[in-house]
This record gives sequence, structure tokens and C-alpha cells, in this order.
Amino acid sequence: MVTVYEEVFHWENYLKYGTRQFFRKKECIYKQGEFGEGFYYLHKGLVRIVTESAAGKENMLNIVIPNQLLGVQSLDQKTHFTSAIAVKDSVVYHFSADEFRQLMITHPELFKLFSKSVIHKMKILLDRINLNALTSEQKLAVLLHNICDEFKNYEIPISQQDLACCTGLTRITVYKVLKHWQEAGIIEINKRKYFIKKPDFLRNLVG
Amino acid sequence: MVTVYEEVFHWENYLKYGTRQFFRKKECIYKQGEFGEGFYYLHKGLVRIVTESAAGKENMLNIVIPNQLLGVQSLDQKTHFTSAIAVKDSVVYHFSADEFRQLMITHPELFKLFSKSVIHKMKILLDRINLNALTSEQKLAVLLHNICDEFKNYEIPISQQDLACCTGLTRITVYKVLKHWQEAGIIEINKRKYFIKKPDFLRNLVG
DNA sequence: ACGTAACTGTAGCCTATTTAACGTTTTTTA
DNA sequence: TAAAAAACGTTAAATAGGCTACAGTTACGT
Repeated sequence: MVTVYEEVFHWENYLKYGTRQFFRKKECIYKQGEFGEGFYYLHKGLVRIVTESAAGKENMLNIVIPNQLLGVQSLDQKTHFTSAIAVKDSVVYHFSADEFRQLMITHPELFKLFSKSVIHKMKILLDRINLNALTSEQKLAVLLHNICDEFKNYEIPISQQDLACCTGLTRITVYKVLKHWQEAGIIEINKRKYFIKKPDFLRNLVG
Repeated sequence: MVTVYEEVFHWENYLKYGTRQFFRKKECIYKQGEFGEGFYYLHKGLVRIVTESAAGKENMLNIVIPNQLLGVQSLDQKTHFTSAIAVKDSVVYHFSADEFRQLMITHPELFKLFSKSVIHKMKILLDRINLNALTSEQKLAVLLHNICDEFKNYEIPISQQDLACCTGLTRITVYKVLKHWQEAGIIEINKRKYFIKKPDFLRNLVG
């Protein structure tokens, strides 16, 4: 499930030490299995993190919003175990492991920032795990709710297909729930865009 | 699913800066929701990490073996989002956040060790997520297979109940799969212990 | 040593999801 | 701007896995 969290981390002052890079919509920032060196900070745009299981099924892990890190797993010259794909045109800053280690010596306070960001990532992964205990309706509710929080309005800019992918459900199940909600007047479907009319309903579904 | 990972991290030289603590079997090292301050290093014993979802269902995340960290999530004075329970009598070293930050200034190489350990944790969470894409038979196959690797033989010292808990399946489902495998001659059940006769079969199930 | 608590074997029902299938609509790209 | 590729709407059929129930076993504490 995609969880969008809004905690703010103050990386601004350190960006000048990173390397700025641009990625177009749908472009791949890093791929599962590739070697990486360091990590990225998302400055602008939107990135989705997906993982491919041994069985070959693709799973969306989370959506990275500006002001968060991605690709931390390869800080230690390990292969990436997820892929990152730009959802919108995005601007990222890349920090190489060595650079960052140097930087930490002169700016020890960076450790706090870094660990905060990483722990935050772990929390997201954990929430993703806990999601499995929920029913499909609840999964979707959590997902939509988070996405709305993120985009600060009640229009969902994500396809059924993606919703399916995020929750691990089939598209058909997503479709059914959405249809059901539409009939119950909880959401409105218009030109394949979804508008949440009763956000409280979704909130209550989960607790 | 419980995954036991064996990568080795060399914390030995730094243990003297931590506070040694003992925990008896079944004792709780930290509880989900409690505030924590710093993190633990497992020196001896075995600890299992569980998480309780909003719905109240308990899920085992992983088993921590000696030489690994636990409770990193509260490094930043946040509440723990998992609980840690000693499976055997255990010896841990606790590092407070402040202590550790000080220590990092005098020993910058600690950052590498720390980040390695944390990334490793993330990998575990990710594997746990990928597991959800699998069928119940596959989940059990992966689990048994990992346990065997861990214990270095083909006898499974874990109850059906625990297998259920680890995989998130019901006990009945676990029982059914196990019975099915028994009938197919893949495992042998004897006095409530399970012996894997055709490990390759399990391996092929997943790919 | 005994009683309670936890674990296991088994059956049957039930429903939420998945799979398959297929025509339509929208979006992408050559 | 036309063709190709995604994405969507919908239905029907197949099924996996969940829940309930209960009796028989084993383990554990005092």
C-alpha cells in the first residue's frame, strides 16, 4: 500500500553538497538489482517505489513525496532491492556514500537527520506489512485517504490499475469496491477520475 | 514471515560504550507504543520482533539473532512501532541516542556500521512484504526453507501455531498444506515434528 | 502427579477474491 | 493523426482460504 507521510525533514541546507539530477515522468531513477552508490533526496516531483518479488509480481511500496530520501539501501554499495520510477517530472539530489560520510564529519548533526529519514522509511514499510491484516475495502480506504492527504484535495489522480498494484489486489476487486462506494454515494466517478465525497466514511472504515 | 538473516556486523569493539542488560525467555525488551531512547544490540540469545496492526492482529516480523540491532526505530525518541520479546534468555547492549551520537563523533566509521545494520533491517521488512504476494503454500515453503537454512538441518522445531503466526495464515491452512505435503511425501510428520524430505520441491515452489 | 492451558487433527460451510473473457474507451507514440 | 497499447466496465465461474466447532494430545506449572 502506498502511504504518504508528511513529516518534514530539513535537508535544504545540505543540498548544495549533492548532485542535482532531473528525471522525466516514467523515467527510472534506479532499478532493482543494479548497484547503487549513495542515496537520493527528492526535491520536486513524485516518485513511486516498486519491488518485484521472486514470483515476478510487481508491488508498489510507497510514493515518495518531495523532501524525502530514496534509494538509501545502496548507501553501502549494495544492489538496490527496489526500483524507483518518476510519477511526475522530478528533481533529485544524489549524495554519494563517500561524500556523505565526509560531510557527516564536518556536520555531525546530519546523522540525526539521516537516521530520522531512514527510520521514517522503516515505518512506512511496516505500515505496508500491517496492511495485509485488513480487508480489501479497508486497504483501499487507507490508500485513498493517504493519497488525499497528500494532494490536499479529494480528487484521486491514480488509475484503478495503480490502486490495484498499490494494494496488491486485482483490478477487478478495486473496480468492485469503487463501484460499490459510488453506488453508496461515498465517491463520485467522473471521466475516470475519482472524487471523495465522504472522506469520513473512509476514515471510519479503518478506525 | 520470519526470516533469519545471518550477515555479520562487527560491533564488538563498541560494546563497552553500551549498557549491558539481561532478559529472560518470554520477557519483553520493548513494547510497541512505548517511548524508547536509542537502540539495542543483541549479544546473546534470540529475540522475536512482532507488530500489532490497527486491527489488533499480531504478526511476527522477524527473528533477531546475535550480532544484530533491534529497536532502532526509537533512536529519535519516537515510540516503538514493534515489540521485541526474548525467545531465549538474552543479553543485549543498549545505546542511548545521545551516547551514540557522541560516539560517532569520535568514531566516524560507526556510521557505516550503523547504516549497514539499518539497511539490513529494511531488507528484512521488504522480504516480508514480498511474501504477501505469494500463495499460502508458497509462504510456508519459503518459511520452512529459511528455517532449515537457519538451523542447518531438515528438522523443523516450530509449532503449527507459530508457523501460522509467522506467515499470517490460519492454523487450519497451515495444517492443510502440511498434510498435503505429507501425503505427497514431501515432508514427514512424526511426533509433531516435521522433517523435510524433498527440500528441492519447496525451493521450486517459489522459483 | 494432576489439572489446566496450549497445540493438533479433522470436517464442513461460506464468502471474498481471483481468473478468464471480451468489448469499449482513453492515452500514448510513431 | 492513425494505429497500437493501456486502461476500464462488466459478467460469470472457480476456488482458496477464512471461520466455527470439537475432540484428542501434549506440555507445563505448582
